[in-house]
Amino acid sequence: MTGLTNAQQHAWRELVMATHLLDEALDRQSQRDGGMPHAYYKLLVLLYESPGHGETMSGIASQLRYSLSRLAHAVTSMEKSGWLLRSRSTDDRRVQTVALTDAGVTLVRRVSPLQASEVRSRVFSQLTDMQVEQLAAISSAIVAGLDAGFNG
Amino acid sequence: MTGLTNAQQHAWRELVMATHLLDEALDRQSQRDGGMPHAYYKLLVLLYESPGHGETMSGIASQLRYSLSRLAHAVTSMEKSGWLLRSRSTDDRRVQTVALTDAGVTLVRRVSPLQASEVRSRVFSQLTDMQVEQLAAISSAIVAGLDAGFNG
DNA sequence: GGGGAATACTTGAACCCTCAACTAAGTTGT
DNA sequence: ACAACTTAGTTGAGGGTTCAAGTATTCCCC
Repeated sequence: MTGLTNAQQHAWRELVMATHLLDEALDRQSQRDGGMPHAYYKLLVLLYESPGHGETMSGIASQLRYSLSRLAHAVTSMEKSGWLLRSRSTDDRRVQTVALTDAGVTLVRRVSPLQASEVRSRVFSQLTDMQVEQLAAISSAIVAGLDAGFNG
Repeated sequence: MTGLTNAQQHAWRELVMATHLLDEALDRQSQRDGGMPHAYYKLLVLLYESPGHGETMSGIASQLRYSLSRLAHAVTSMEKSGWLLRSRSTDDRRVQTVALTDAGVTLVRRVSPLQASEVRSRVFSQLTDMQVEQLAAISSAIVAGLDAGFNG
């Protein structure tokens, strides 16, 4: 039995459209406010929030669910832009540690309130407090269903 | 006041991760089962469901919320692959009508049960019936908040 | 009915992501 | 201690999306 119920089909179409529009909106805003795609901005935020503003490539990849390849390209590009720096670990010389530069820290501090404000006005203003709770639970469940094979 | 409440911040992070994983899963599955990105597959489904299996470029773009540029590239690529055909309208010669080929119809009929089955097992199996209703309502609200400026 | 604006789409370049293949460094077994 | 394997990350090619600019056709209206 492969079909979806009517209710599921309806929810699915709304979800796919919401996902599509959300992705677009996130990229457009990150591009406008930070000059980069949202995937890059998320990396900056992760580094910003990490103790010492530094993480290894693999650590970043597993937390953000990015492929190492994607991450390597991203880091190369952002290093050229001056937002972060690679440095090779001394005790395991395969490992790269990535850390924000001062410019990167400044960028996150400038952009994050803009992001938050837009998220508030475009997303959360549409939802009741109860729906926010529901959204968190549903999103977690979806992540759980799609994230099999990860344990980071 | 630009900040988010703790509950909103939590919901937001879960939502962004769910969106990311969902996008990836959709693309991977469409690539595996149909040899194309999910955005292309959605276009085939739209055509499949349209009366006469045909739509204009602008009609497609507004229903799927794709830019005309993106759509033109997609249609060019899929026309080369043989899934659909362009044909210029005779009464307004700016307008292109896009229609599925027989191969395109066959492809949709082959792939869509695979998609449905995976959606069921990876997404809806994680959700209660009540959460499915909630998800539909929340997704609609998010679409409404992000979709300002469209009325297709 | 002719010139300007609007509509419908196309194109090319730049950039991002994926996939597959690769390098380099550490680990394991014997 | 050496080969085989695993881990960590990089690289290049190919394809998709965006953005800006361009073409062709129709509409408007004086």
